[in-house]
Amino acid sequence: MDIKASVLQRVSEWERAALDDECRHCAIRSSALFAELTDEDFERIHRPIDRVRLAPGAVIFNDGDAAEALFTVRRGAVKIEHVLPDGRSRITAMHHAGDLIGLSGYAARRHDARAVALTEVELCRLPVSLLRELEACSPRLQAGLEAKWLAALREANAWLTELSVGSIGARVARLLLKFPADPEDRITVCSRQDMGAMLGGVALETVSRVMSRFQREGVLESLDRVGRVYRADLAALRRIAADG
Amino acid sequence: MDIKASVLQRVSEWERAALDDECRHCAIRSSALFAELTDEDFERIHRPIDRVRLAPGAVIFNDGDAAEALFTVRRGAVKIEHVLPDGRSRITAMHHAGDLIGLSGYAARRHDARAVALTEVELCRLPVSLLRELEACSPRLQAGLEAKWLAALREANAWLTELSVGSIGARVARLLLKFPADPEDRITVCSRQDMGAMLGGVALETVSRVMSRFQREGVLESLDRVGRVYRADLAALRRIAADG
DNA sequence: CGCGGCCTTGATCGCACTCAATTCTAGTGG
DNA sequence: CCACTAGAATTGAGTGCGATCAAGGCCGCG
Repeated sequence: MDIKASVLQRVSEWERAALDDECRHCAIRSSALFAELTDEDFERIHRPIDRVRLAPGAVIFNDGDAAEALFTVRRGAVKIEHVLPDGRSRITAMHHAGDLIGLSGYAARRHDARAVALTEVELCRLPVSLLRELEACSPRLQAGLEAKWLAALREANAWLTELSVGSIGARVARLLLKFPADPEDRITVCSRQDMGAMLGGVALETVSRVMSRFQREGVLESLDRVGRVYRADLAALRRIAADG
Repeated sequence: MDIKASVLQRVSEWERAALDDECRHCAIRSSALFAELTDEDFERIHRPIDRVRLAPGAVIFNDGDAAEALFTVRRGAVKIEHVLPDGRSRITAMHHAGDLIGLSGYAARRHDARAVALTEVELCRLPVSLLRELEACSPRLQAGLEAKWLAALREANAWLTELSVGSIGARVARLLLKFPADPEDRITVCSRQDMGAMLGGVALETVSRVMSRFQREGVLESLDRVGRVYRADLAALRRIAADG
């Protein structure tokens, strides 16, 4: 708890005032939960939406925490991890700009997984009480939530089918394609250990070997000296992802 | 389409008439979608809910089918399978009495997976149009649908964490615990091939070997001669499932 | 009785885990 | 500015687990 309080850095007051109206004109609104809301709906949001900025490694919520709020990712990447009784953990989802996190805590009253910032992250904090109010009187938000449920379920099934079966090479390729690429085909990945946890109990050395092989084969080109940023041959990755 | 039509055996007319009122007093209603509906809500269901009975192997819906209806499982078991581009397939869920299937097709307009009967099954057919009508004016059904979304997401995450990591022994034990056991600890499993697909690309021979080992160790006792029905030492299975 | 499907069991092989050593970077403090 | 440290990635060697190939058995069915 202390850890969370110390890490959550609320933006300053003057910045919050500006945000009040910004929600309407948010850059990621088209993909976020409030996509279809009308001006009438926005009238009902009296208080400004809190925006929080977190450092890499910060815990957004823990398994078992009371779900007081959901979060929309504005910038950066977030991992969702489930911890098994024996201590091993599996990462079951990764979220980027526009994604909603904590949805299962909205239906249950508690979160059922841990959310951790993978990079520096900026989030919008959506109190559950506010969402419940809005949902009761806005069919647009109902539709938005339904779409988010669908997206969450689709994503979970995609991880089951794409990241858990086939050769390690194909699975790593599919994982790499899940990191958002910029217009110049650059991708920023996470630690080898986290990549292994995303693939389901794969050793970090195995991931490292595959990444090295991809570089030898010209599929990846390292752009930094710590193995986190690459230029990717996306067509080649898709080919590798398809067979295996 | 022809296949489905030939396999779907609608119950006879007199039986349907009886079902009209039976929905209110359904044995599995407490766990099914209509759990919290009031008499007032039921008034809105003018037509009787179709009940269908299918043979093992029957396809309930296919990936890509227009989602005209969802189904509640009354009896038996159903598998949900996603097919990969290379032909391999992974089973991403298994449903039993009380479960709702096809939910993601309710939000999208098409089903995104294939549903196949594992045993002889009995289903209630819930037309999407009916659900949409009810959802618009019954907050109870909204809550019910939300609960079903949550259950589907939880289940998907459980498969990711429990069935995809750890030793084969532990994973098979966790899978066996997912089959419903009767009061005398008897479980009925599916084919070795399907069990392998549930565990994520595991060879059927490997599953067979683990099942044989469990019998040698006294964890399972075969009750038929085709390897489908067993008496299980559930405590031992839970122990094996925990460490691995 | 023969046939096909499914389960079982055996033998072999290769991929990925494990243990271990090395390199590189970023951060810290003298 | 440089030595030192901690964390992460890389690379190597050896091993074991599970995939693959193959053969045989059991059951239900025509």
